[in-house]
Amino acid sequence: MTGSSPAGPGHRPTIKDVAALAGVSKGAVSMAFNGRPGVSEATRARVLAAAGALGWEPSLSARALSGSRTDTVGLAIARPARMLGLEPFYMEFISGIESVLAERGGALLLRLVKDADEEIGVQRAWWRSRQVSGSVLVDFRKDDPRASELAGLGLPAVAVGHPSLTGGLPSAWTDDAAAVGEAVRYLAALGHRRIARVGGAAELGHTAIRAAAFEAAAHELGLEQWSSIDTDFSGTQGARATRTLLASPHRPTAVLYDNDLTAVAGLSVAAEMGLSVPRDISLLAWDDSQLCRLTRPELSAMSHDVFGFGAEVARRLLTVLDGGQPEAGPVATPVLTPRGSTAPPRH
Amino acid sequence: MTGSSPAGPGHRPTIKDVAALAGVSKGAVSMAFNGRPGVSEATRARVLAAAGALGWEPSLSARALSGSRTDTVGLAIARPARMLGLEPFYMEFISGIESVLAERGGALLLRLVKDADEEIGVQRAWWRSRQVSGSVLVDFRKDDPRASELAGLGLPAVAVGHPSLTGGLPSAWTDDAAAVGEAVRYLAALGHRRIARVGGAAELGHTAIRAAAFEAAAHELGLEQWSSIDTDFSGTQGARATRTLLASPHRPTAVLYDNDLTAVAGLSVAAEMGLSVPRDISLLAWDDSQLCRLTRPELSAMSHDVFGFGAEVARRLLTVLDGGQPEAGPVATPVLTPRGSTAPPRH
DNA sequence: AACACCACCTGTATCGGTTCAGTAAATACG
DNA sequence: CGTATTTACTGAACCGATACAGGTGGTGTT
Repeated sequence: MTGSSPAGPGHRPTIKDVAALAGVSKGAVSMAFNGRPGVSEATRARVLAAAGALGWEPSLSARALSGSRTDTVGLAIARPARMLGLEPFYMEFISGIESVLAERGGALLLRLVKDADEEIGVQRAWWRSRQVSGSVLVDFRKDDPRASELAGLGLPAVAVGHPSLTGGLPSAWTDDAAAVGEAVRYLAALGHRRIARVGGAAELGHTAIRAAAFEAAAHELGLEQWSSIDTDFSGTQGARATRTLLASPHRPTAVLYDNDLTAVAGLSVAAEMGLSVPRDISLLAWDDSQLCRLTRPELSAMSHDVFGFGAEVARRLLTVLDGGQPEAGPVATPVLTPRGSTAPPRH
Repeated sequence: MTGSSPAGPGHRPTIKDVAALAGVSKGAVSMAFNGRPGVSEATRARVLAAAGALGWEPSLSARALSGSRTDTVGLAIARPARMLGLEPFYMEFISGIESVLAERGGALLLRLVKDADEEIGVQRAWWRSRQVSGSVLVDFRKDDPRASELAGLGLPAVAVGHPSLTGGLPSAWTDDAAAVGEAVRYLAALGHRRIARVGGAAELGHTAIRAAAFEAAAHELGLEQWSSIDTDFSGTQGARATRTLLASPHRPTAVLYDNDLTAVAGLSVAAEMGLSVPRDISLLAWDDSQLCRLTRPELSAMSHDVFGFGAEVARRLLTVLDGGQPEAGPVATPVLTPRGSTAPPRH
C-alpha cells in the first residue's frame, strides 16, 4: 500500500500539521508551497519535504474562502440523456475543455438538465454558492434567456454559438455558414441539382443559421430544387426524414445531414429502400466522428476538431476569468472530408 | 432581466448581508435558512425573505470548511476521448449518477485521464484538497492498483465491477456472467453450434469474466466450436475481428459482441463480405443503445438500463458517505432483446 | 415575590487556508 | 561602528459559513 498516508486513513493533514513538522508558521508554509517570495530556499525545501511526508495538499475550500481563484468551471447540458450518449460530440467537447482546465488545476462540474430554465437555476445556484468561478454555455436558441440572466448575475461565461445568438457574451463558434456553403458547392460541383438537407433541432440557433446558409447557397448556385427537414438529431427522426425525402416523386440526388447520427440512419433507410449509395443517392454527414467510418460505404462528412474546439472554449473562459477580453472570432470552419457516400449523380 | 441580483452584478451577498437586512445575527440566519430549531417562525420568515431579496445562497466552500458534508463526487474515466464519445454507455451512466446527486444538492466532478496511475493521482489530489467527498471508480483491471491505494487514503468510494475485481471496496455490478450464459443459450437454442465472441479490452476485468462465462456456457452446451477475439471496443477493431472470424474456413454462424460499436462494425463487414444477416450469420450486441436500432437489420442485443445502473451506483456511494454499509449484490442482469440480427442458422 | 424554566437569540470560536503589518536578525552603507 | 536596508519569518486578521455556550426576557409555579 505504497500510497497510504503516513498519518493513516481518516485524518487528512492541514497546513498546521505541515507547519509544525517543518518548524515554521502557517504563513511560511503558504508562501513556501505557493512559490511566493518571502521564504529562504532552505525553508522552502523543508516545507515541501514536510508536505510530501504528510501527504498534504491545501484545501480548495479554504483557499476559495480566502479569496483565491479556483477555476472550477460549470457546464450544464440540456438534452435527454439517451441522445447525449449517442452524440459523440459532447464527450469530445468535454474532453477538450478538460485538457485545458487540467493544466491549470481546474475542474469541470457537469450537470445534465432538461431545459434552459432549469439550467438558469443550476447556474445561478452554482454561482451564488461559489461552486463555480465561470461557466460554459451551449446550445443557444433564438432569444435565449440565459445570456441576459447570467450576465445579470455577473457570472463569467463563454457562450458556444454565433454572436448573433449569444447576446453579447464572449463566445466561440465554428463558421457553420461557410461550411454549409462548402458542402453545397461540393455537391453541386459533383453535378447534383436536387439537394435536400436534414437539419437538427429547429429551436437551436445554429440550425437556423445552417438552414439559412443552405438556402442562400442553393439559390446562388441556381439549384433546381432544395428543401430542409428538421429533426431532433436522433436516428429515428433522421430515418423518418430520409424516408420522406427519398419517397418523394422527384427525389433529391444528395442529402446533407446536420450530424452523423441522422446520416447513419439515412444510410440504412436508403439501403432499405433498395437505393445504392452513392450511385442513386449521395449522403453527406456533419460532425464527423468514428461513426462515419463504421458504415459501408463510409460516410463523407464535414469534419470538425471537436476536441480542439472544446479546448479553445476553455481557453477563452480562462481569459475571461483572468479579467481579460477573449479573442473574438470563429474557432474553425468544418472541412469537407469526402469518403464513399458521395459521388456524381447517375444521369 | 428578471433574475438580476438586486445588489447588482459583481457583488455576491454573504450571510452577513442577509443578517443585517433581516436584523438578526449570522447564527440566526444559519439556523433559519437550514431549517434548524432555535428561531421563531416569524424570524425564519424574515430571514428567508431577506435571503430571497438579496439572492443569497450559502457558500459551499465556507460550509465545507466548517465541517458540513458537501456530496461532491468524483469520477475519472481512463479511456481515449475519441472512444468515449462513441460509447453511449458513459453519458448515460453519468446521467444516472447525476440524477441521484442532484436530488441531494450534490455535484459530479468529471475528469478524463489516460490510465490508472494518472487516475490515482487525480483521486488523491481531489481527496487531499477536499474537492470531493467520495468517488466512483470504473473500468477495473486485474490486480487493479486503485482499490488499495484509495482505500489507503481513506477515500470513500464505490467501485463499478464484480467484487472479485474491486478488492474489498463497496461495489456495484451487473451480472455479466449470467447474461453471457443467457446469450449463448439463446443462440444455441436457435440451433447455432459454432459461436464466436468479439470481446472488449483484454485488460478490463469484466472482459475476462465474460470470456470465462462464454467458455463455460459453450462447454456446458457442448458447442461444436467457439472462440473469442479481444478488441479495444472500437469500430475499427470490431470490424477487423469480424473479418478474421468470417474469413476462417469453418466460420461461426453466430457472433456475440461485447458492446454495440463493435457489433455495428461487424454488421458492415458482413455486408461487405456478401453475407446476409441473419441468414448467413447471426450477430448479437451488448450494451444496447439506440445505435442498435439504426442498422438494417436492427441488432439483437443484451440490453441494460445504464441510466438506472448509474443511479444505483450513486445511491450506494451516498450510503457510504452517510456512514452506512451499502447493499451488496449485483444491480441487474442484462436482458436479451431479440431483433432482426439473430435467427436460426441456414442449414 | 422569588425562582425555575423555556424559547429565542447573540457573540464568539472554529474550520484551513491567504495576506499583510510588524519584528528580529543579517547584511550594506557611509 | 552606528544606522539604513534587506531578508526571513511570525502573528493576527480575514474569508463565509456552522456550532454552541451564554444572555435576555417572558411565562409558569409555588
